[in-house]
Order: sequence, then C-alpha cells, then structure tokens
Amino acid sequence: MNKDKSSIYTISDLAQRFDITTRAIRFYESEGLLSPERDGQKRVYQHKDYITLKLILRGKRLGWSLAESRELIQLYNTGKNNQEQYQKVLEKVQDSRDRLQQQLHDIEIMMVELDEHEDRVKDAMNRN
Amino acid sequence: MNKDKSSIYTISDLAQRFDITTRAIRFYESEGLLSPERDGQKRVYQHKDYITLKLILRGKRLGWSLAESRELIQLYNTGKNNQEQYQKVLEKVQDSRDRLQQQLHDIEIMMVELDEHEDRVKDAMNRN
DNA sequence: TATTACGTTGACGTAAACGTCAACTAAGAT
DNA sequence: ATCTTAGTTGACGTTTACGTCAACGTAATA
Repeated sequence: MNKDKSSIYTISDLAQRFDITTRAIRFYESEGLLSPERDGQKRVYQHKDYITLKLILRGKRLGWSLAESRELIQLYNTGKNNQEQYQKVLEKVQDSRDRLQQQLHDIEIMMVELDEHEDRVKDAMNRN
Repeated sequence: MNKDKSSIYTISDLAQRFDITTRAIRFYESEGLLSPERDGQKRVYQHKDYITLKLILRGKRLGWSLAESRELIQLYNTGKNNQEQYQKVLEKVQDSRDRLQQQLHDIEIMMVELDEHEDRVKDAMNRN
C-alpha cells in the first residue's frame, strides 16, 4: 500500500489513459460521478478517481446510462451496507447479462442467415 | 409455400406483434428501411416487411444504428452478389461479436467486484 | 516579457431515434 | 347522418452524452 506519486493525475493524463476527452471527464463530474480534489482551480485526480472512471467506462460498454453508473459508484463510495442500492445494481447486472444472452442468440441467427443468403446468391449465379 | 392470409398486416398489427409504436414503424420507412405497399393511402405490410422489421429490431439489440441495419436489409433485398456490401456487413457482425466478448468480460469483473464489496461491507459490520 | 501549453467556466450546438401533438381522411357501426 | 376507430402527414419537442467555441486564468519557457 504505497502512496505512489504516479497515482496523481491531471485531467489530460486521465483523458489520454482512457482515450476520452477532457470534456467528457468534466461532464462526468458535473453529473455527479466524479468529485476530484482541487489545487487552486485545477482538478487533481487520485487513484480512486481512476477507479471510478474505469467503472464509468465499463458501465458504458454495457449500455448503462451515466445515471445508472452513478448508482453503482455511490454504492462503492458510501462504505455503508445499502441493501436497497445493492439490489438495484445487482438487478442491473442481471439485466445486462440477459441482454448479452439475447445478443449472443441474435448474432448466431445473423451469421446463419448471412450464410444462407450467400448460398442462395451463389446458387442463382450458377444457374446462369 | 402458401400465401397465407395472415401474412398481411396493418401498421398496428405489426406494432403489437413487435411491441413498438406505429410511429417507430413509419420512421423506419422514412429512413428507407421499409417500403410497404399501399391500399389507397393506407400502408399494407406483407410477410417480407415482417421479416425486415425483425432484422431491424435484431440490429437494434446489437447496438446497430438504423443506417447500419439498412445496409443489411439492402443486401438481402437486392438478390445480387454485392461482395462489397457483404463484407461490410460481415465486419459489422464481427464487431458486434467482439463487443459481446468485451462485455462478457466486463460483466465478470463487475460481479467479482460487487462480491468483494459485499464482503468488505459485511466484514466492517462484524467488527462492531 | 511575450509566448506557449494547459486548465477553467459558461453557453450553445449536435446526432439518433423516436414521442407528441394537430389537423385531416376514410371506413364502418349505430 | 353521425360517431368511432384506425390511419395519414407534417412539424416541433425530447433525451443522452458529449462536441465545440469563446473568453479567461496560470505557470513554465524562450
């Protein structure tokens, strides 16, 4: 547990590392997902902010809205045993999982249908 | 291959079957994804339109834009061997597949972290 | 000291995919 | 003849997640 100097980031540090814009990071803050410290007027990000950003982007990949990710983040931030929040998040995770299941199914069908389509097209060509 | 009478739908028939609004269906048409026939001014949908709608919604579940789904639909509609279009669609399917892979990974991590969080919280409670 | 680089706060713009009226038409049912 | 019940075409509104200026502050550098 060493307080590494590298655990301090500027806003553009984070932007680079996550390949997002500083505008996005500021927006997440304005939406209550991040709350970095300040040095004067400048934002200073710590390791925990890095972690939070990782959560946000993971949520985005899963199709979560920022409001949804905010609930997850709040769950982690308050060290409390908020069963209600916890259940809500769990449900959301389950939803994502269900959606993934459906999508896997969709992909399968799409591949099959594309194959069939190719077969038909080639068949039609050979008939000439 | 019987031309079943049930393969004719009104716009609200389709809306019900797919649990979407008629507004959405008209919008898809205005975007060039559907082109139903008309009986006077009324839209009349056939089985092929039903199929197309299924494609659209499958695309949506996979996170495709309507423009992307339109390419897929055009591929199917022109019975031609459009290799270029075919490749583009194949790539898109592959993209979706890659995204799914990443999402599965994200879900796993999220579950683990939620578990860990719960453990920590309960641990803290037991220390009192 | 002037320039450059980076940061800040507004404020307005944007794209996608519809939602939500409003005003009108056409076909049956009463 | 009138009332419902769909359906139609605009047209404008809405949401989310930022993008894109503009105008300004600050700090290191030439």
